[in-house]
Amino acid sequence: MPEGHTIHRLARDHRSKFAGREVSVVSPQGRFVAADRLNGLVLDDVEAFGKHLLYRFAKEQWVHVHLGLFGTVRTSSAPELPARPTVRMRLANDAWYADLIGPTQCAVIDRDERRSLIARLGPDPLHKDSQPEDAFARVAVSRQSIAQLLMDQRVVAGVGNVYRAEVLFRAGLNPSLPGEELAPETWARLWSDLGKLMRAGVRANRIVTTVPEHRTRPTGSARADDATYVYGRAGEPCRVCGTPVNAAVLAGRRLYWCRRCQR
DNA sequence: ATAATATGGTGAT
DNA sequence: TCACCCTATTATC
Repeated sequence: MPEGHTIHRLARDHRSKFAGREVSVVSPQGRFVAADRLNGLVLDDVEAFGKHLLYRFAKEQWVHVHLGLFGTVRTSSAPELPARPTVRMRLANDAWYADLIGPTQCAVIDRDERRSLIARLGPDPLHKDSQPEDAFARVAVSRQSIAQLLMDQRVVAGVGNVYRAEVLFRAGLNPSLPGEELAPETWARLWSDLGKLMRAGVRANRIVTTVPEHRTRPTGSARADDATYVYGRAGEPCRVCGTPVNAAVLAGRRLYWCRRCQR
């Protein structure tokens, strides 16, 4: 389930398990035709940019992977078990194998394609050297809502529907606030909170945005998942003020917020 | 068995 | 704003 933290975590894991040695590359599903010409090459490195994952092979060839909404990667230790028929790409060495299932994108790209891919993305809160001002430059001149801007990968790379809802809740911001009305300090706070939340997401390999004092639910509660404030909680009482959580579809995605905490 | 849903994105209208 | 692509899981009949 992929927002940027998933991809960065995957890059880190696969770098340590696969990079620097030969790797076998196959496509049980058959749809990743280029598997044949990569099979047996050394995998040099694995990188993440926003929600994009890049496996670098010899001769400046990269496998560009985007998981989309449904894509998953399953990494397991050897010995290999038979792949299910939907496995687009399997990477394997003596110790590990990884199955890529259901990605929207899995294709070999060259240096120029890699460069333009990265160029079209906004700064990524998970990259040390990224520039939040580049994102704010776009936000500050936009009449679109902050909720839409946060999901726009040209503005910020790696934020998805969960982090968007949660970071806006934590900031007490109304999702419909136009970007042009956002103060620079407010953006700075959003950016730093995103970095903090997403780094925690990489560490835990899941999204947790709540602080401990908001995690306890009444005993006997139907749901034990305390990891979010508003995401996926339409109609439930806000964990801070008790007001029922709102939900509405915005640009094709469901947005959740508390109308009292986020004025 | 079938439907509904999901943490994403593109391209046409 | 919609149609569409990708797949697994859970809920409902």
